Amino acid sequence: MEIYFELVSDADAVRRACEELSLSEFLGFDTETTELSPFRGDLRLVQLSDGRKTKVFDMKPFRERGSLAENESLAPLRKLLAAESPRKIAHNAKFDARWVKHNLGIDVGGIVDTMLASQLIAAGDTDRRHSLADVSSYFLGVELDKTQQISDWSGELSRDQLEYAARDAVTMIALREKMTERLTHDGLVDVAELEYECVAPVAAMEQNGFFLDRTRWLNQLEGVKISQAKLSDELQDMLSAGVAQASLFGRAELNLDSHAQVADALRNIGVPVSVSTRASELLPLADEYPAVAKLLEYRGFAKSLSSFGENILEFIELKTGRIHSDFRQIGAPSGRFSCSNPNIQQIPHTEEYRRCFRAPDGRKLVVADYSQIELRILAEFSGDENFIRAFQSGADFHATAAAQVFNIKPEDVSAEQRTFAKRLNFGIVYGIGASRFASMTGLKQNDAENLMRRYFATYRKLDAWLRGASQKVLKERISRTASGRMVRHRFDENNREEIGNAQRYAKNIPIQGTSADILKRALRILHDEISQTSTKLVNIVHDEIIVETDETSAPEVAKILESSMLKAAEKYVKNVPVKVDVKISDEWTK
DNA sequence: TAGAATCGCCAC
DNA sequence: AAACGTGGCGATTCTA
Repeated sequence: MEIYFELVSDADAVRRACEELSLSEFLGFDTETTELSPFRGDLRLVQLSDGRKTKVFDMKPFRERGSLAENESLAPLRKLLAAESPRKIAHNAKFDARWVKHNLGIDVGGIVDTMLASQLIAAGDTDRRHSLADVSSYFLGVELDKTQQISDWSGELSRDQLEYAARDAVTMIALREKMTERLTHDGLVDVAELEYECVAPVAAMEQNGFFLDRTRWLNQLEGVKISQAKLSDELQDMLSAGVAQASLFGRAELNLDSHAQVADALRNIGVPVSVSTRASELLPLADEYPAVAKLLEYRGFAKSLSSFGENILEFIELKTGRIHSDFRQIGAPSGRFSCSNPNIQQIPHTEEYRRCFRAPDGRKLVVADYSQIELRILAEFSGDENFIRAFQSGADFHATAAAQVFNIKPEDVSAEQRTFAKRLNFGIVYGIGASRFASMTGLKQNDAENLMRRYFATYRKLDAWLRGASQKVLKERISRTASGRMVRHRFDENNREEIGNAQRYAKNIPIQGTSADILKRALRILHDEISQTSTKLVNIVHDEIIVETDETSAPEVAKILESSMLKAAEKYVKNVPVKVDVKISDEWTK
């Protein structure tokens, strides 16, 4: 297929091209770059197409005259890209938005993202692929040749390369039309808009990065290494009695990281270990067997060294001195983000680690998180008056719940009763069963069952909602969040295990997913407040937002962050008070 | 021997 | 071990 396009490479052509395109409602949008990271290479091409007219803007001649962000000749392009209208349709728009932000200094406005749309339509089906080639094939029946994608975009460009670049932008127009039909049919228009609006904040966050203090991290690691070496030594001694080939030359070394070897050694010294050596299994044995306690202690340090060791320092970008993780906007079917390279959503909560992520000199972090947001969502969905009342009191939620469940005064709640209530409060969101609840609390199965009955008798509507969710899924085979996000459940109706799984997902997905909806809305509201300032979004962790700002504006930013998060929740949580805890800090600590 | 599978554990 | 949900990731062990 012949592709018609205009190559735009001087000031006059930029002005004319942007004028021609500016009245369209939608523009296909794509970029070609010499590397994958904006910190490594150059933005070479920017392609825009209204489906008939396609313009390929070559950045190279402009770059020769300095910064693209300040180049007057590119002002019309910057304006067109930044505007909310025309809307810019891109596949994985975060990628293009990052490059444009880094090179042209602007946030792309009015994003439509066909990759996110594809993920929403797939509704959690992990068999579906979401590359542009896959999506084009699935929705348009058009097979795209992507061989030019990894070609050299730095030098003289071939006709083939330019046509490839133009073609992807053209494709977006038909793709959006087709996918919008499907989004409409599936009731996904609102959630799609929510996702599209979230792209610019996420692109900005990745570009901003999070400052990690290398020296602090290394100092912290030194301590861990010493502890680990000591524990390793002691544990080897304790287990050596259980190693068959312990020799005359002292104890035999066993691999403490090998579950099989450790389980063997433990059995040989008389510890009744089952197949698994996981912590939850070993914990009850720790009191009786010192070697088990030692092993658990060792594991803690070993985990720290492997998962949170020096390797994370390799992710510090030399150009910025900061960590720029990859955030996947629809990382889970529930709509939650996932994070990788490195995953800074799983940094241990302890102060030693968290304090290494800090504000650079003269700056502050503002750390805000939703308090018990998932339980509040459950309260909203179920409309349970008692559960809602526990939030309205504003007091310690778990203690209040314990008072309700045990029918006693709040001041009479024992620590143990509070723990029971807390465990149940968290567990029910995941569809916990009595046996699991029993094992985690040490209660007998019978007592656990009775306590759960008592809990659900206290919160009858909550019980009804959960039962409703697990009934409904059998017929509908989907779950939805408050934004309309959909997750399809696949199960064989003759398979009890699969049915059980689906029923637990059905309880959890609407709650976890609505929490994700709220966070995404908050990101957009916040972005609109701060994008023109020096305040930077630096990390998010499911119900928490971390922002970096100038010391002098921190109190004001704290207010903006809190109000953005509250406003975001208002749309979906109307009958239950929502609480956001905000803290201004030098470090990522709460 | 490289990649897959498994186990285990960090976050929310 | 799991009838407690969502991820990413590292070390060991299995497998083609």
